Amino acid sequence: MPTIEDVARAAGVSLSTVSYALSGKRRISEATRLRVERAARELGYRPHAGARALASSRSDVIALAVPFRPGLDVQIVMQFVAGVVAAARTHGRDVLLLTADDPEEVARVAASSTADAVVVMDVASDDARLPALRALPVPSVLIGVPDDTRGLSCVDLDFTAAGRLAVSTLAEAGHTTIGLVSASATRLAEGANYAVRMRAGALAGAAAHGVELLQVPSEPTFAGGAAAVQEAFTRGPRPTALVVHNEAALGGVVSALERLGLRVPADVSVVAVAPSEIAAALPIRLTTVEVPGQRIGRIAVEMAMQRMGGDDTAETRLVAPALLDAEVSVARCAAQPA
Amino acid sequence: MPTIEDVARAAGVSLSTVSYALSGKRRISEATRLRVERAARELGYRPHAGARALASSRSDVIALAVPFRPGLDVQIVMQFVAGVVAAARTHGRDVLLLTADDPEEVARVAASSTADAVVVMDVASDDARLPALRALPVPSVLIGVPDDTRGLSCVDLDFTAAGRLAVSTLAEAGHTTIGLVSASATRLAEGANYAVRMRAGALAGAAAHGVELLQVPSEPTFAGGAAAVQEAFTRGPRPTALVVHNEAALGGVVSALERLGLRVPADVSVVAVAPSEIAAALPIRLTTVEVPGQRIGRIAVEMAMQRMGGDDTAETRLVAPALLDAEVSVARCAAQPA
DNA sequence: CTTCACAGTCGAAGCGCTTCGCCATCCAGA
DNA sequence: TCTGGATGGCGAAGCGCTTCGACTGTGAAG
Repeated sequence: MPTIEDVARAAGVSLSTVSYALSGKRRISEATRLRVERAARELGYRPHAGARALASSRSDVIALAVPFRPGLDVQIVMQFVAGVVAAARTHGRDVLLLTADDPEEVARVAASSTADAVVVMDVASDDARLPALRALPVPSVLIGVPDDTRGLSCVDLDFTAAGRLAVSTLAEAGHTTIGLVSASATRLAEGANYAVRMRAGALAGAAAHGVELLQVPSEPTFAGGAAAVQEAFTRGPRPTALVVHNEAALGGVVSALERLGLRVPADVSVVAVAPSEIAAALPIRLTTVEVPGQRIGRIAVEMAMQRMGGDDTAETRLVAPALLDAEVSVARCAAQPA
Repeated sequence: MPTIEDVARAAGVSLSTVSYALSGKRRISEATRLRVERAARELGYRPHAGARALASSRSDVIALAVPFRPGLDVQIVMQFVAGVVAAARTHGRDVLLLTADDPEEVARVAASSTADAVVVMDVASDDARLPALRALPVPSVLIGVPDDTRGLSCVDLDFTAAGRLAVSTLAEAGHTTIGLVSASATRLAEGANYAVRMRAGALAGAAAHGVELLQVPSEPTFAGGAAAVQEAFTRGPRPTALVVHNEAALGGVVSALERLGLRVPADVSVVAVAPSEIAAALPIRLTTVEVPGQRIGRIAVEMAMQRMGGDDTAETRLVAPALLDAEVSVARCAAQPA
């Protein structure tokens, strides 16, 4: 492998000149710079990442901690990952993937200068990793908002607003009894804060519009979604609309509605809260409150870059929800009978 | 951050002794070693990754190239990724995630000593990245088997055997007309070699048993699977069994069968070729030829480790397929009418 | 009592890069 | 002609680690 010295020799300049010419950190005459660049190109020179990291104390690597827990929704996670990697590359950073659900791993890559920032996914309200993250010698950005955000940078969809938006959309179309197919009771209890916040927003929206909200937790599976529909339409007051915030159950919900002979939106209105890609893969098109995974991943990286740049004010950013395909699966039904 | 020098001072030994004590590369007396380890622990010492990489010319990082192409089956990919990351960690390696479908990226991390091995996923028969991979200054392992494997290490499920196994299982249960719900025609044409090999195996199995194989390509979506079922059961000879090698369409297939009033396995037998996790998430249990993503990912890392260890013989490993839940969704029907 | 092997430790030379301070030029202004 | 600020480039000092050769003391062998 050619080193910077080979380039210097080929270009007839000193080591430091090559470094400055390639990094642009000092003025180098046009002519010299071109000569250096040409030599580098012809030799196929690539700076040794380790040497550079050692000398500059920056690794240009961002660690991404994605705990591969059972029950994790892979589809969603990949959206975030894709956003993170893409954004990192536009900043010339590589992404190191950590999958162990162990703060020690994150501490290791941070303390060994393997990575100079950390993005942590799937953060729970009361996440066990929080103390470790606060103690990190490098900036971190959490995707998800824990209860106590002191000293931590966080970003997520504004799920509260998303819940409110979903319910409002339906309420304004005239629905008065709305079912919320949410995460499983277990997940809710575990403090999966997105689910909790979503529910709070939905409840607030229901209260504001004076409509009834039926909570129907669902397992994150096809069968779970089907069972949730079964439950929603056979027990207690019958909803005329559904908000589904459970990507893995979405397919089951749609399929079960069809099996019950319920047409969307004629017989029942449905609003999905999901990444648009997942909604698009369904057999029917649904009105969707988008969970913009890629965008959030991208923002997480931007926030990390900012903090690497010296701005050490922790900040929580909540991305405003947007409605896709509005009206596609939401029917007006002001006079709908119970 | 404490350096090796701090540890040496705290333990009252020289720099090199610390290095040897912690790495075990030379004999160090028990007493000294314990003293060093204690000092390191108490100081919270972590070797600087860059410095180590520079001095030892090993980064202890494995690059994983996963082209995030549209239409990629995220579920499957994650299986492989999980296997790669887990195996890498057991070898003390971290994983750098590359998602650009560009050999330049791989070349960059290899040439800059950012990674000292590369695992490349989703390799096509005639993959454009092949020349670049052959020219890499570090070992590479491909997941997937291109047409020309010269000089390349490859690993994958033995899809030919898998196809044969799926068809044989059904043929031996008495089926004589079998539908193969495969990847889309586009994918097949693109040279998605797993699909091609699978089909070849299935055809071979059909020929060997003297049964008829109906090919039904399907888009990798729920709707695609449903459409494929529709096509299989309304056009031409009616199959009594289905082999489904299209994970994303699997849900649609099952749902469509149900809608047509076809019971599994009473009316139609079904064998899925899919990761067990995906099969398990379906509303019904299916006989499954497992695509052991995690295992293959793990093997890829083992192969990379081996080549890093100096063994530079390229090798192609095909993992034998296994049948899960045999008989669950395959009915005997030797006397089934056409 | 020397000699020798060997276990255990140390010193120092890099690994390839960044970056700081400094030195030449060169030209404008006095 | 001299001064002084740009401008462009150079030299050298590290960054923190690994690793090679060499050194020391110890006990066994001669």
